[in-house]
Parts: sequence; C-alpha cells; structure tokens
Amino acid sequence: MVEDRKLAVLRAIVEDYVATQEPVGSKALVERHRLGVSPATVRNDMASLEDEGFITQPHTSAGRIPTDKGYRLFVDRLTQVKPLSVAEKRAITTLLQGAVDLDDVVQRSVRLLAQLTRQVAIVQYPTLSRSTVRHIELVTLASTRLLLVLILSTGRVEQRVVELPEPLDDENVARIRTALNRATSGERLSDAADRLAEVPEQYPSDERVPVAIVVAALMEAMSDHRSDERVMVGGTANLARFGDGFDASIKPMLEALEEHVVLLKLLGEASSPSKLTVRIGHEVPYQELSTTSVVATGYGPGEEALATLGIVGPTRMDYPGTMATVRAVARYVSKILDEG
Amino acid sequence: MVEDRKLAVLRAIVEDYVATQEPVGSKALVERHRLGVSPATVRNDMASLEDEGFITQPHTSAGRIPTDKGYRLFVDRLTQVKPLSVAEKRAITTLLQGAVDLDDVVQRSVRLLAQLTRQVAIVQYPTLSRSTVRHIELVTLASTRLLLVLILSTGRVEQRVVELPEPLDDENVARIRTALNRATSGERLSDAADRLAEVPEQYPSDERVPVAIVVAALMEAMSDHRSDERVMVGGTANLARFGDGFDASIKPMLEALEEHVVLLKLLGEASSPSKLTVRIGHEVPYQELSTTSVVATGYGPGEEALATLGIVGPTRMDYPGTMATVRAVARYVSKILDEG
DNA sequence: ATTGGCACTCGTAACAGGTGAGTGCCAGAA
DNA sequence: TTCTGGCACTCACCTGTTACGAGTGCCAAT
Repeated sequence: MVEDRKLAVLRAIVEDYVATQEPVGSKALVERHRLGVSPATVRNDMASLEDEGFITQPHTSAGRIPTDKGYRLFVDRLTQVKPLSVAEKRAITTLLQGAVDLDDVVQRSVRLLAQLTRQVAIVQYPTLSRSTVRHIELVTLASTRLLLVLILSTGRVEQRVVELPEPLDDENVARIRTALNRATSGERLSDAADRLAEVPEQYPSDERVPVAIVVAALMEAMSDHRSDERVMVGGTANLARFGDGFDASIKPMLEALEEHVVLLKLLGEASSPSKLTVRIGHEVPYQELSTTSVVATGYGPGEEALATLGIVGPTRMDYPGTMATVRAVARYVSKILDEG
Repeated sequence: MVEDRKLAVLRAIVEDYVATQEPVGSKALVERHRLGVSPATVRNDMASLEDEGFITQPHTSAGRIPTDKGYRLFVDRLTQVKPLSVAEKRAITTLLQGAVDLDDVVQRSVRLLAQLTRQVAIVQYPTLSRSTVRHIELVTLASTRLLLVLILSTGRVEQRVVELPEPLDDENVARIRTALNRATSGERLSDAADRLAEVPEQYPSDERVPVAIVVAALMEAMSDHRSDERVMVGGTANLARFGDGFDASIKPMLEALEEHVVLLKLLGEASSPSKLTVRIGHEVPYQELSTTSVVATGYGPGEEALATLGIVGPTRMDYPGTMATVRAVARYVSKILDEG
C-alpha cells in the first residue's frame, strides 16, 4: 500500500523531471499528479526513496532528481507499453517502404529513429559472418586483371581486384567461376571459406596458381571484419538539445560517435528483436558516457538477430516512448529484410 | 611604408587571436611581435584598420578581433605557403598508402584531414557523372530474377535487381551482356545512357521486353543522383573545441552535417586540385553558419577535379596551416586515384 | 610620423543582502 | 499506524554595489 504510493511518487518524479529537466519538489508533484495526499506525506516518501538510493537532491533545498538506480526501477517496473501514435506508425511504414537496397534501408532506419526519438540513432549493418553467399562473379578487366564480386544474402556486395601472373582466357574464367559458385553458393560465410580452401586442390598443379590467388582474395574478403564493424549514425543534431550538461557529456559523445568500435560496444550483443536492452548511466560500458543511456535491440530476417540498432541519449529521456519506437522500428526493418 | 606596418599589425592580430581566442590589445601586440614601434603607434594603426573594417572590438575597452573582411585580406595577401612538417607528410603517405578500395580511400582521407587540421573534415565521393563505365555484369539469381552490376572507372559499384516477366536462358543473358558492354564500355556515364537507349531497338519486338527492362534499370542507376551526393564526414569531435560561441554555431553546424546536400553546397564547385577555395564567415552560403569558414579544393586523377574535399571550422582558424594540409591531402589522394 | 601621458570607458570579479523554493521534523488528527 | 499542518532552517540564485584594470582615444611634445 505505502510501497505502492512510493513507487507512484518515483514514477511521477521521473516523468516530471524528464519533461521539465528541473528538480521536482513535493508541492509541484501533488499539484501536477493526482496523488491524493498532502505534500508532507510525499516528502516522507521522498526521504525514504532517497535513503534507498532511487532519487537524490543536487543540493539541499532543491527538488529531487532520479538516480540511475531510480531510472532502472522505473523502466523495470513502472513502464507500461506505450502504443505508438498513428502518425508514428505511418511514418515508419511509409519511410521504410521506399527503400531500394540495403544501404538505403539502413539509412532510412537511422533517419527514422533519429526523428521519432529525437535522439542520436545508431544502426549496425547486418553482420557478415551470419549471412550466406548468394553469388560470386569474376570479371576480366584486363588480360591479367580480374575483378571479384562477392554477393551476399543480405544484399551486401564486396569487391576485390586481383593481379594474375599470366593471362587467363575467358573459358577458364568461366570454369573457375562455376567451380567457386558450386562450392559456396548458399553456404554461411564461415563454412564458405572452408569450402573455398578446398577448391584449388581440384586443379592440376600447373593450373593452380591463378585459382589460388582468386581464392585467397575471396577468403580475405569474407573474413574482412572491417565490414562487420560498419554502423551508420544519424540525428547528431539532437545532441544540441542536451543543453545544460554540455561539456561533461557532449564531448565524449561526439568522440564516441567517431569511433564505430565504441558504438558497437554500446549497442551490445544483438538480442532478439522482441527483447530490448536498456543501459542506464553507469551501466554503459564507458565511464565518460555515464550521463547517457542506450536503448537497443537486435533485428534481422526471421527473428534471428543479424545486427543491432538503437539510440543513445541523456539518462534523462522518455524511456517508455523511446523503447516503443525502437522496438517498432526494429520489427519493421526485420520485416522488410525478410521480404527483400 | 605605413601601409606595410598596418598590414603587419593586422597579421599579428589575426595570428594572436587565432592562437589565444581572446581580443588582442596594443600592448600585448608589441610585446609578442617585434614591430619596433610603441603601443601608441599600434593604437593609431588599429584605429585606422577599424575604420576600414578589418578589425573590430567586441566592446569598448577591449582588444580587437579580426572581422571577416580582415581574415579575407589575411588569406589573400598575408599568407605565405607554410610547408608541412615531416611528420605530417609521413602521416599522409603512410595512412593513404594502405587503402584497399574507393570507400577506404575516402574514409582514410577524412580521418587524415580531421586529425591534421583538428577541424571537421568533409570528403565528397568521386562524382558519377564524370566517370566512365568499366563493365556491366548480369547475374541470374533465379529464373526470372536478374542482378545487374554496374562497375565504374572510379571503382564504384552500383547494383540493381530486376524481375522479368518470363525466364531468360543463360545464352540470352550472355548475349545481352555482350551487347550492353559493347555499347557502353569506356563511355562517360552521360553518353553511356544515350547508347543504352539504342540497344533495345536492335532486337526484334518479341525479344525486346527483357532487354528494355534491364536497360531501364541501368539507366536509372546511372542517373541516380543519390550517389552523386554522397559525402563522408569526420572529426565531429573537434566541434567540442569550438568552446565559447557554442549555441550560436555548433547547433547549425550539427544540423548541416546531417544534410549532405548542404555539405555539398558548402564544399562548392570542384576546383582544380592546385586551387584552394576559402570561404570566410558570411561568404559561406548559409546564414546560420556565418561564424564558420570553409577550406576546400577539388581532387581526382590527372588534374581533373572529380570531387571536392575540405574542412569546416570556426572563422577563427589557422588558415595557413589548414590550407597547406588540405592542399597536400588533395594532391596525395589524387595521386592514389591516378595509380589505382 | 612617432611617442609618452592621461583621462575615460566598461566588462568582470568580488562581495553583501534579500528572497523563496524546498526540506526535515514534530506534534496532533484520523 | 498513517497522514497532515505548521514551523524553523538551509542554501541556490538574483540583484545591486563597488573596485579593479585592461584597453582605448586624444593631445601635446619630440
């Protein structure tokens, strides 16, 4: 009973603080929310909440603000699912509908997330390692120059140019292409690399050299983790709204946004699209970002999480709304990938 | 004689202000620079410079700061070429040396520019319209599904998937591929589109449909200006160093960085790699960015400017150093593209 | 043409007093 | 027990005043 009201008070504090960004006092609280008790009672509850570490006061004789622990309790127990508005839903469908290729999907998702949440959005490109080989193409550029094109199930295209020690006629190129595709088509990248390694052995030793060169380049392209780490960032202009805690939080944020490795770590392991990860303040794996929170989730075709997407913002953010949006976008992107 | 000293004073003011970011007074000036005259004399010169609009004082009884007009005169007449340090030269060569593909070249250039100038760096991808067709590849994905790969001389690869009304056997695909390549190989994109339009006419009307579909998709890919507008941005963390004039300048800056169209306009027309464009303050085509300057130049293989690259920073910046760096990077990138 | 001197301006730092939002605690009511 | 009204207390913040000093403009002398 009393515990219930204390939680209601905490919720009210979080909501008010998020809305106004100002410490909230007992009087303002009973005015804005129908708590049905007097300010004095609220004060007692607040003192208790402070003892337990859920709220704190920036200085004596100021209102209270939630601590990280307070936000944590809020998202864990006080957040009921907030349905998206019709306008938001429409924005999501119409904007993602028009995407033409993978790059475009990622880019539109970033924009969408940034606009709807008014935070900095991050979308990781679908990971290479879990995708499969759709096709390998060899193109003769010059007599001793070959362009390799590796097309993956996610729509990603990797390309490499190799120099051969001696010319290779079109017929041979075609034969090698067929062999490569037979060996790898439909395989997961990790398996494909193994199969690829076996291909040169099928050739007599005097023909083996060019095949080995091509295979080596392809394997290199497959294991190239540079692409694994690709992310797209958007909505950085929203950083300007951080306003007050500027120096303390915007600089490390800008630095983090430059380092894609850092962003990937922020997003964390790809979780199932139905499960959201929320990291609050000090729970974020970087000390300099201890005034920011991350809301992220996995996405990908068919419930399998190929990559992660989410937003980063000040700990003081609208968690229910943000969480609903992130989840909705992830679901919809997954659906698009499923169809494409 | 007197005019010469006045210019020396202006130069000293610019240099000091850029270094300290604080209004510079007559006394400090004679101390730090060997002007060989008394503060009073400098004061007279300063009054004169102020009359002519080259410097201004933020308030009575403060030192002077350069106006946009002052900076303009400075870069036009007072800047002698500042040679790069050995370390900088080495940084440029070593960092760009290792690039593997076009994306990588662009990315490394951005990093390099951002690190060396400590400003926000922008690099435009080589423009489609001036590049030529290297190869067109058709790949059968399913009986009625065709993947088109368009490979350009710059190393860029565009891809499209088309659905055909009815299956097309491999032999026909090969014939179409040959026809397409014969028509377009080596042509500039704009010309290639025209040639492409003629291809379907060579086929009897009952075979024309699939060809027309493929051609239409290719032409769409060629004229797709989305790719024309691609730029890469780096060094946003340097915005944090803007420090004081925060609200006024960092917010529009962040907004501009989100809008690639705006960035392209900022970079301006691609000029020859040997010619630098410097836009100062109000000379920049956006009013909100009137406290920032742009240093940009064109780059591309063989003196022909395919695209533009440069930096954006506060009007108060080290012009000689920045200009030298931008020019050096542009030259080196051009060289790399020439070889690749 | 240059310089030293001098009065003047004005932004900024430092200090003081007043105000009020907000608190904690306590004694009495429900 | 639980809640409430009352009351003294704290302390950030605003305002006004003062003192300081960097920097200027002007002028008479060199």
